[in-house]
Amino acid sequence: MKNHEVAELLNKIADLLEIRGELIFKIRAYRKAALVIDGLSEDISEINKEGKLDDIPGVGEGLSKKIKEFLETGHLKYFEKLKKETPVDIESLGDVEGLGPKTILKLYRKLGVKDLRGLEKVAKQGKIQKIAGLGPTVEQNILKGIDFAKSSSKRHLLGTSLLVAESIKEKLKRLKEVKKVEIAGSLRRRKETIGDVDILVSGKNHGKVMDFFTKLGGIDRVLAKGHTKSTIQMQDGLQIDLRVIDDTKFGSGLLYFTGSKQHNIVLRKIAIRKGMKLSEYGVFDKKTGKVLASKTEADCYKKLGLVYIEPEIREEEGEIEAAMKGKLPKLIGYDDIKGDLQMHTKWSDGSNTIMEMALAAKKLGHEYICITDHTGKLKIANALDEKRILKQGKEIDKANKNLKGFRVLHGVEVNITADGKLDMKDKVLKELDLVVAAIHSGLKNTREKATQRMIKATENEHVDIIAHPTGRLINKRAGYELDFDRVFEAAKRTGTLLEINSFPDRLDLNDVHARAAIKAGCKLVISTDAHHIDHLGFIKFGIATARRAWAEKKDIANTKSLKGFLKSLK
DNA sequence: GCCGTTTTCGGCCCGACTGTTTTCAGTCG
Repeated sequence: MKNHEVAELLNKIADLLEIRGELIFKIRAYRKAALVIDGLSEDISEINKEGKLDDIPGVGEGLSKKIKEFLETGHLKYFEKLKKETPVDIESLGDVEGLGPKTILKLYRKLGVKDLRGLEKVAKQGKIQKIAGLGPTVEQNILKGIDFAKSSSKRHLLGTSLLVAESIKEKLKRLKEVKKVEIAGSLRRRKETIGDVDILVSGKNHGKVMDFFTKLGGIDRVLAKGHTKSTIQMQDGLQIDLRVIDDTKFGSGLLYFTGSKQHNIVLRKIAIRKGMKLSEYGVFDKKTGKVLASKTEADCYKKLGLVYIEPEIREEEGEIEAAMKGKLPKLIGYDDIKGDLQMHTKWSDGSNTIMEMALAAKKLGHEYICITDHTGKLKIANALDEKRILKQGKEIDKANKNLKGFRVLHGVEVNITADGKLDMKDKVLKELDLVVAAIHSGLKNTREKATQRMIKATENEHVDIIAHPTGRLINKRAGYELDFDRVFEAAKRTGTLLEINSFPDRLDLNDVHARAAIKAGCKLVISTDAHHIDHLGFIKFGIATARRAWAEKKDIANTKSLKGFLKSLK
């Protein structure tokens, strides 16, 4: 699937156009198309073959020509030309938070900054603060931004790498030489970012499997190719390891390669204590060397005196102790969510209609959804004012009349202002089924200020849910700091639900914070923040995060049926 | 560069916040 690659190409073009001072609407057209394409479930190469590129919303004559050229030749002359004319590594520089095209251009013209290294050099030399319009604070922020960009650049998002891994898994499954295939490693544990992908295979004729693997589409280069292990690097930099193991040892192999390392170390210690030995080849009797278990993971755990532990919580964070005592949580299942509670439609910055979202959600097995378009001051997102909210309500009523066994709730995503108030009148909020509140401005607030804004928002009687509570964007932005103890206390006291946002670059709350919130007695919801029908499937990443947070069904409000859910609101 | 039940050209185009300034430019959503 080249969707992500195409989306990245369009975004890069947008970056280059921006630095050249092109018309903002043209730039936005590129970005909008990129967003839609990234979220498509259908393979864009297939769409191209059918000649239907301009059926994609946001893709017209110009873009479909460019995408076609890129898909069929592997490159795009227009992009090459832009790059040549703009000798700045805008990709890496743009990753620095707070650094936009104007500043990048200024730094290039005045100081010759072309890339991150150059930027760091002039920042450390104190040259940036001497440029008119910039100052010492900007320089400091740039240095901080560089540190962050550096530390987070090498890990890949769960959402994107899981799609790639699953598609490879499906292809391997179809080989007659392959008996079992599983994704292992941190990806199987559903960590929010992963270093590389591990795939485990059992079967015969290893050579043939490896041949197939090292000739997959989208490979940049083959780093290693052997009888039991091969490594490839994909064009987007993602590294994938394939290991072939004996079918009788698949369980112990999977256990070993799933990790985490810490989890495995503790398991091995337990084995030793019990006169056994654990390796990727099985659980053995230390004295006789006899294999005691190896076929399945559950067998191995059982021999060690433990019940099966779900991969998402194998982090040596108390799960082994809990397994010994039989006190493991019954994690929320991937089919347990009954309704998605944050999504956008054409009314604000989404790509689909209310009805389209409803039907897509119904198809996914949901029983209800809540439409939460932007309100108030976020005009760029075509935010709704009072009048349009009322008008939208009528369209939702109409949709509900036509939907059987499914309910569309009417909500909004309001902004929490600098003083913790909301940018929509209480009398409007009162009439809605659900109010989702979020911070979209003042991301550099101090910990105290951000905490106070958050607490005040939970205290508003109309606010049901706080969305993406920390505002972080994985690999891009750290988010504002919060005093979580106080925020969780306020959420619990006021009965405000906290969101786990399922968008692959958000996953906010993250696993650690979500677990702390549950411990503090808060109730959570899992929502997608979908801006397109294809984004509704992101819910699995939010559920994965909840599972990593040891969440049970009862901790997540939208596992309830509609009636129960509405009753649980304040 | 996209889009269209008023349209095939002209609209899309906000506002908070920050850090720089002393009235504003750049960034972000």
